[in-house]
Amino acid sequence: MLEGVTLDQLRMFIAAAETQSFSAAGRRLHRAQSVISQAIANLECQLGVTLFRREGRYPELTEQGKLLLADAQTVTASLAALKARAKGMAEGLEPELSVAIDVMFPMSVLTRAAADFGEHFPVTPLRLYVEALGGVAKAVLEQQCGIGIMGSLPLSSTALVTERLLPVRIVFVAAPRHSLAQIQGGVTCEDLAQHVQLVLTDRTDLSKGREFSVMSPRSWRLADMGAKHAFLLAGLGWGGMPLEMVARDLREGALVELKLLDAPERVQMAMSAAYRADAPPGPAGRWFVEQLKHHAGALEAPEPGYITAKLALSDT
Amino acid sequence: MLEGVTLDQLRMFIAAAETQSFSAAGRRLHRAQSVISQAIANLECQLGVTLFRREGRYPELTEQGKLLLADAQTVTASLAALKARAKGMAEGLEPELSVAIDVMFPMSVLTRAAADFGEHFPVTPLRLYVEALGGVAKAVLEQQCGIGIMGSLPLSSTALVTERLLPVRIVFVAAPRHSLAQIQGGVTCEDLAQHVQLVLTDRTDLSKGREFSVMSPRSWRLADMGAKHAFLLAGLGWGGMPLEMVARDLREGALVELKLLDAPERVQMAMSAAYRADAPPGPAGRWFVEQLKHHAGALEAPEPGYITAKLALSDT
DNA sequence: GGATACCATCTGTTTTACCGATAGGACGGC
DNA sequence: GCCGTCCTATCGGTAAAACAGATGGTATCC
Repeated sequence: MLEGVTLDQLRMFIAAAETQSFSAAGRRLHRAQSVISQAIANLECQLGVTLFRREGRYPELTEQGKLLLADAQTVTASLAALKARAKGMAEGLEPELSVAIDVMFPMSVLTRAAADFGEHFPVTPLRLYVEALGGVAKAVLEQQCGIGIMGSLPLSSTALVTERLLPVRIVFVAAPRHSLAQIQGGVTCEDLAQHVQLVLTDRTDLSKGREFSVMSPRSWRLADMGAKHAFLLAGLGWGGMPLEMVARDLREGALVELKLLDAPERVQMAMSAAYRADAPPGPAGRWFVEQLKHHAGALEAPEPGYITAKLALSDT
Repeated sequence: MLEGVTLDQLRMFIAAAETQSFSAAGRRLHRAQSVISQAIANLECQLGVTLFRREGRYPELTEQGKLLLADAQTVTASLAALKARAKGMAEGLEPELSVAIDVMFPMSVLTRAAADFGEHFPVTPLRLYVEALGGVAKAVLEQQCGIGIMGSLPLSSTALVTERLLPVRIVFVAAPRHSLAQIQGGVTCEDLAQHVQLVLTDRTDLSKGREFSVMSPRSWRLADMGAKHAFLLAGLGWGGMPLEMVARDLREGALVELKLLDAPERVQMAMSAAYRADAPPGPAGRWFVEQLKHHAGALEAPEPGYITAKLALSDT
């Protein structure tokens, strides 16, 4: 039936686009080359759009094909999420929930979701691991944690399913007595390069090249957010921080926000929940992710103020 | 093939869930009842989850079925968006672009997108109609405008495809000399009910029951946002307004925000781009919607201040 | 109790997906 | 320029899936 666009068709389209070859797409998907050729032709007929230009040996995506490729990836991703959710349900409640959290994730959202989780799943132990950068993805990929809460990774990984939670505002700050804070009217790249940039890092390979914009040749790398925070307060350098984390410092004048003349006005990092595609969360993990989304939605901008919630933690 | 979940299957699932009947779903989709029955059974087998409980005459969604229904709707919506985009491409560039805009949509986003549109499509005339509430949907449904920018409608319409743009912050305000503004510590429902609530409305049937929360039996309905704004400034009542629109009044003390004790802290309305499923936008409209998304993304919170941009308007 | 409407199952038919074979062409090396 | 290799499009045959109609069993309403 012509209306019966299938996930398989879209998957063949995506594979052909990525390999730039129908034969290679067939090998990747364990299908005959003619299956790919006919599936793409059918899809083009159903959509009324030419997706590939066939003029040489290898097919090339048309402009329209390039635009629709992103849509196809969205559809397959959303169907993969549906299947992942179904799989989680089919496998029953998990014995415990382990979550790795990026240190930049707003604690106010996390604490609310965790408090709700404790009430809703009183017998399911919750384990929270706070990691930096690639440490979160590593924990999920190595199945130490079922769910990771992290920013986007440069590698386009098909092993992980991600669900967007919220953007985190990043502000560039320094201590008020820092030289950069004395400059009127905003600081330039040249100004920044003269001073030490405090950069958060970790020890995994996954975040190589992923450290926040390193704008100064003089940079100190710190593997602990608390340490970076302390260095900033001590006036030892400048750097980018999640707004929520330094909102109180900004309000009390312990830190000041630097106005960067050569950078976009607003910098933010999208935070997502991620899990392995072949090990989707069970009902408890599913519920927790939805709770994070719920509280993230209620938090339009990172709100200042320190919020305390008793975590439903337990050890084996 | 078991992996071959199709849009048709999901559409049958959705139709069965909405009608609560396999027979009715078959009638709606012009299919035999047995086709629906087998398709649902196949889908349940593929997902490993029971979607319907069959104990009486009519099937009932299970809890898992209810959760997965939303996912199925997401998948079909994203595939519908893909098809709509493809259809727009197949039909070539449109001669002009008519857009109906909800009055609550932030002008700063609209003006930036319109300015960019004028540069990118210099020969395509742009027509902008500012409407309230149901007026936008009506213009799109009756094909007076190809695209509508509006808040969500209560009716779940399959005739319209929607793409989310941004949330609009709503604040409850009154003039500083209004009695409500004198109350210390926040106002209660009882307080509100004592005073006139100014409510934006329009003349279509589509927004019946859709007016913003009417919390006072004493309410004045105004079909023009400018008039409502003026009434608020004049101290004639209280009401909800988009934050961006009254940010300057709040800053200058012409209006004050009311702290409602019995309402959620943050009220916002999701604004979306909408178009008829059977008349998707062409490349120009497609581009404009993406531009709105782009500028909406750059606007994390409705920003105060009046921004001027010369609209690329032209008349026939 | 009878009429009506529903769902699940079965059977036969139709349609689609798939694979292997093949023709034609692009491309690189000699 | 020729040859070998690899690609895509097409074709024919087969297998699998979708579909509709018939039927049985059951629930519901009057």
